[in-house]
Order: sequence, then C-alpha cells, then structure tokens
Amino acid sequence: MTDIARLAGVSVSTVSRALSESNLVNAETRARVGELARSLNYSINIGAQNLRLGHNNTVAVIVPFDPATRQHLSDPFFLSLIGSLADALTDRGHDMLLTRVDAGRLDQAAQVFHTGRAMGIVLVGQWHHHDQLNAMAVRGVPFVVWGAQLPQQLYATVGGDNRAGGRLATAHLLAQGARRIAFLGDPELPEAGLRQQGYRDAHAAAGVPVDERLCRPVPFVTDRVAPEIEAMQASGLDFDGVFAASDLLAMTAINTLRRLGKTVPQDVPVVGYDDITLAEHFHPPLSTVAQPIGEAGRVLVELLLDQLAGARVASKLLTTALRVRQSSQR
Amino acid sequence: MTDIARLAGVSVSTVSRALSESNLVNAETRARVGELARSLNYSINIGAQNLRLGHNNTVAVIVPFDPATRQHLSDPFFLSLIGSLADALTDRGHDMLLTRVDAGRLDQAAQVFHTGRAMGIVLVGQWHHHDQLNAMAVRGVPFVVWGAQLPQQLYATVGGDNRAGGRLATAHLLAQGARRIAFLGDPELPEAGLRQQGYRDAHAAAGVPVDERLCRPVPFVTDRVAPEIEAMQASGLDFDGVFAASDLLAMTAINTLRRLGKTVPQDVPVVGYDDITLAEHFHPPLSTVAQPIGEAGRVLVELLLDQLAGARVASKLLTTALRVRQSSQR
DNA sequence: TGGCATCATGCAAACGATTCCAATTTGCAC
DNA sequence: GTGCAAATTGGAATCGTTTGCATGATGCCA
Repeated sequence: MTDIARLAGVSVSTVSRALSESNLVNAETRARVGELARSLNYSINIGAQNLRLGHNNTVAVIVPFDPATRQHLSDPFFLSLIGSLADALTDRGHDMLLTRVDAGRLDQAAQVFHTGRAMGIVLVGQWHHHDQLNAMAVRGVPFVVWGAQLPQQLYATVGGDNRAGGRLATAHLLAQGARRIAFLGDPELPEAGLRQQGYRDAHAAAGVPVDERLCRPVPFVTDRVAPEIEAMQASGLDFDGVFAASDLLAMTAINTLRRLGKTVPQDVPVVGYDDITLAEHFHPPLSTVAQPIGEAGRVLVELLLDQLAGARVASKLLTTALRVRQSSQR
Repeated sequence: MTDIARLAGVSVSTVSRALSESNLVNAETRARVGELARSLNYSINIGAQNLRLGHNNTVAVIVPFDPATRQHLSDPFFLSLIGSLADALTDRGHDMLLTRVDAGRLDQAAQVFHTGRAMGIVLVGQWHHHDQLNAMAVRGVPFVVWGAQLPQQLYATVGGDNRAGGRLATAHLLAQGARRIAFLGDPELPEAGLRQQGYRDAHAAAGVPVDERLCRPVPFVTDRVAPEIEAMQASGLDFDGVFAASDLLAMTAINTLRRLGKTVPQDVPVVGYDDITLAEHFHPPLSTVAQPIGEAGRVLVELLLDQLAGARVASKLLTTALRVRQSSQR
C-alpha cells in the first residue's frame, strides 16, 4: 500500500480510502489508485484489515476426531453436510475454516474463536459431551450444532426430526406387514436414540409390541453389522423387517442378509436413514428417511449469523421425509 | 494481553515472551503469567500474530463452482478428497480454508493468496483452464492441483495414474471374455481422456479392435447415462462389457442395464473408477479402479509445503489398483 | 569497593491496514 | 478583499503481537 501511495504521489490514507471506494477522495485520484493497484496485482491484506477493523468473516466448521481410532473423515452424510455448509457460507460471502478436533477435548473448538481465527463455529458430527457444549455456551462462544435437541441445553441445534423420521420408517415397515422389526443403532447417541423412540412410537400406535431383543445397539460403524445379524439368526431370533439408523448400516445389513440367503425386500424389507447420494443407486434402491442436507447448511449458517447479530436463537427441527424405494416394498 | 500485563505487574513484552515460553523470562514470572492467562481464558490473537510475524499457516482448498448450473458440492469422490486433505493438513498443524470459486474466474483463486488469507493453495476438481493455471504459476502463487498431468504445464499436479487405471480395468474386462466394451466418459476432460487412452492401450495389447461407436462421451453427471445406454441398445449397437469413468456412472449404468433386462455381471460385466466408499456395498459389489484417496491428501499437502519451502517440485503420479469385485466376474 | 558478566525486564518500533482530526485548497457570496 | 463552507488530502494513532536494544538489578571475582 505504501508503494502504491508513493507511485500515485499520495498518502497511504488516500490510497486506503480510494481502494474502499470512499467518496471522500477525488474521483480522478480514486481511478488512478485503482488502476495502479490492479497493475501491481495488489490486494489488501485481509489479516491487517481484520485486525484494524476488529472484524472477521470466517466461520469455522468443526468435525470431531476420535484420536483412539484415528478414524478419518469419511462418513458420506457428514461429508455432504460439509459440502452443503461450504455452499451456504460461500453464498453469504463468508469464508469457511474446516477443522478437526479431538472429540474429547471439545473446549479446543472454542480456541478457534478465542484466537480470533473465526467469528463463530458450526459443530458437525457426533458430540457426546453435552455438558462441555453447555459450558462453551455459557462462556459466550457463538456456535450452533448439528444434532439432536436435548433437555436443558443452552445452545442451539439444528437437526432432522429424528423421532418423526423413526416413526415414519417404522410405520411404513409395519404397513408392509412386518411385525418383528429389528432396529440397528446405538440409542446412547442422541440422534439414534430419538430414531429408536420413533420406532417405539410407531409400534405403540399400531398396537404391535416391541421385542426388546430386536433392538440392537450397533454403533455407526459398518463392520459391526454383520456379526449382529448373524447373532440374531444364530440365536433363532426371528425378524421380518429392518430399520437401520443410517444408510451405510442399512446397506451393509442388506448385503449380510443376502449372504445369509434372505431376499430383500421379499423376506425382509429394509429402511435406512439419511438418504445419501448412493441410496437411490443401490440395489435394490434403498428406502430411507431423507434429511434435508441443502437446507441443513443454510439453516445452520442462518442461525449462527442471527446469533452473531445478537438475537437469541432457538433450535430448529427440520422436517424429514420418507423416501420409499424398492428395498422395503414387497 | 495488556490486561494480563497489568494484572501480573509486568510489561506486555514480558507477557508475550512468557506466553511463548521464552527462557528470557524468569521461570516464576512465566508461571504466573501462564496461570493468569489460563484463568482469564485468554489466547493470543492469531491474526495479529500472523501480521507481526509475516506468517500464516492456513492452506486454502479450492473447489470449482459452475455458476451456470449452480451445482452444489456433492461429488462423493471430491468430498472424500476434501476429507483426506482435512486430515493431512490437521496432522501437519495447518488450518484449512475451504473455498469455492467460479471455475471460469480462476484468477479469483489467487486472491486468497494475495490477500494473505492463505499461504498456499490446493486446487481440487475439474479445472479446464490450463492456461490460467500456468499464468498463476508464473505470477508466483504457490499451489498444487489434483488432476491429470498435461504437456507444458508450469505447475505441479498430483493424480492417479489414469492411463494405467484405464488399462487395468479394460484388460480385466477383456480377460473376462468381453470383446465389445463400451467406454462411458468424456475424453475432453483430461482425466477421463487418459482413462480412455488406457482403454485403447489394453485393446491394442490384446489385439482387439476398438469400435469407436462404443466410446460414449458422457459427462460426469449420472442422468446422462441411461439415455446413452438406451441409445446404444436402440441402434442395435451390441456390447458385452462396460468401463465407466466414475463409480457413480458405473452404478447408474448397472441400474439401467438391469432395467433393460440385462444381468450384471453375467450378460455385461461392469467396472467403475474411483472406489468410493459405497462401491463395495453396492450390489453387485462394484469392481473399480481404486484411487489412493488417503495418500492423495498427504501427497498434495507435502508437495505444497515443499514448494513453499522453496523446492522446485515435480508432479506426482499415484499408483492405482484394480479392485475386482462381483460386478465384473462372470 | 569497583568492574564485569548474567539475568530479567521495559521501551518503542514495527507488521498492514483504517479513520479521526487537522490542514490546505478551492469556490462562492458579500 | 474577506469570510465561510465544501472538497481533498495528509498526519498520526490504533488494532494485538513480537523483538532489537537499552536499562537496571544481581552476583561474583579480584
């Protein structure tokens, strides 16, 4: 900037004003400075600008990281959500900082705010530490979370209506004539827990009892599915439908069932959750509960920005919809 | 920092030194300052630090954006690559700025560097503008690109060995007895072009002629696949194998074939490209050419950092491997 | 006691921008 | 010619850090 000032024969103050299109400077000078800046391929240093202005328009998107398993960032649903966030933030003119932090040391996430790297935070992924999140909220860190609403939460979440989703999926399976529906998913995780709750709701509404042995607490890891299904079969536990808490689990379940000689959907209709890109390309095309991914990114960003604007924001439940495809229709 | 200095009864200089664990300060003062900082929940402002130090340790990952279609960021392969980059950068202690820019206004990508937002750039996605990339390289912008190597290129790329991948896939199909293999993919795109080249290589090596009508220039968009296959069938163009330039195309092709009454792999073996997460969960499990995604992120980051360290870096070709699954084995 | 390292600390100048305030010029009316 | 407002511009302080240099204190040795 000093160089431009020298070349243009004006002071840095004037250059600064000219570049910000202030009408305090003579139109002719403004043009000359602009020209010069362009020809020198110059653009103002955002860091310095932020420092002076006390601004910052980057938003951090933080994904948990389990240091024990050193598991990489690969879940298709969360990757899609990240894509959706990237789009929403770009549309709004914000930069997106993608960060991974140890899921246990959640307070590290706040650092990105305290160090001034980001103006606010979007947390995405499976966060167990409800209390740590509350602590963060109390400390005034601006953030929103993708996930389930919990009682006594001091922060805002955005998430699909997991309970309704579970209800829809299960009701559909019941309507297909299934009476002994296995549920695959770990109810310890808030989102899966609500989906299971919906599963129970649907049973209650239909007057069909739930066999607790059919609720299998499988984590969101595909290689735990096959053993679970084999265990059910080995112990003579009969089932005539499967509702899995994620599409990946559902797909693995279908493959396992096929390997065990059962056909989907004739013997066992299956419904998944998430509606990832490949659900409809799967064979048979997977019935699933769709999460509104595009809307998710937009709403998360909107809530965060509202919060930054000083509003007290409420959590939002996005509507989910059942996509009936062939995997569940006999 | 001023506050801490006041509370600790020392100057900001000392606080700065204490916080950076400099041994120029008395161990006792250092401890006191550290304690104070922790209790005040203070962390140094990275922006100001960067400004003073002239540093910056964030790397921008830039994904193209077609403003005409307003297409969102959703391709599973690129999303995985982004995940891989996030991991590689986190491991190396760098921040990752995820940005989307208009694929046509590629020079905008350089802005993120010129404005000091990032120290370097990783370009990911389908970049047609070879010349613009060269111009960027000439101007001294540090960046690496995921994609195919082109002649006369002044910048470094990292990519799978697309030609070898195409060769592997096609040779495998030929070995399965296929003699009329359809190729789905747009050879105008460098990567798909090389895969097609490999397809031709394999034919030449086996002494099997290529029927040009079997090379179908399908872009990387799934809804263009079915019309293409139907057109082939309608025109009586026979084929007994399919090699698709991406897994998504392959999966759509399989579904289309099935709809047209052909079984995969018995009637038509199919091989895809990329080995996305769901390839092995597909039915039938999809044979495909695996791209080393994890390695991709690491190598991209490594090359960029080498370049920033002043080395002149050469493009790198990552080895690809054929994953034979059921979709191609009769 | 004086001289001289050694240690710990403070002062002030940067880094690259923005902006309040003051200064200069110009135009216009009286 | 004088006075005053408007239009341009420059000077200097500031944002939150780091660091070269200078300063003061302390301890040790002769």
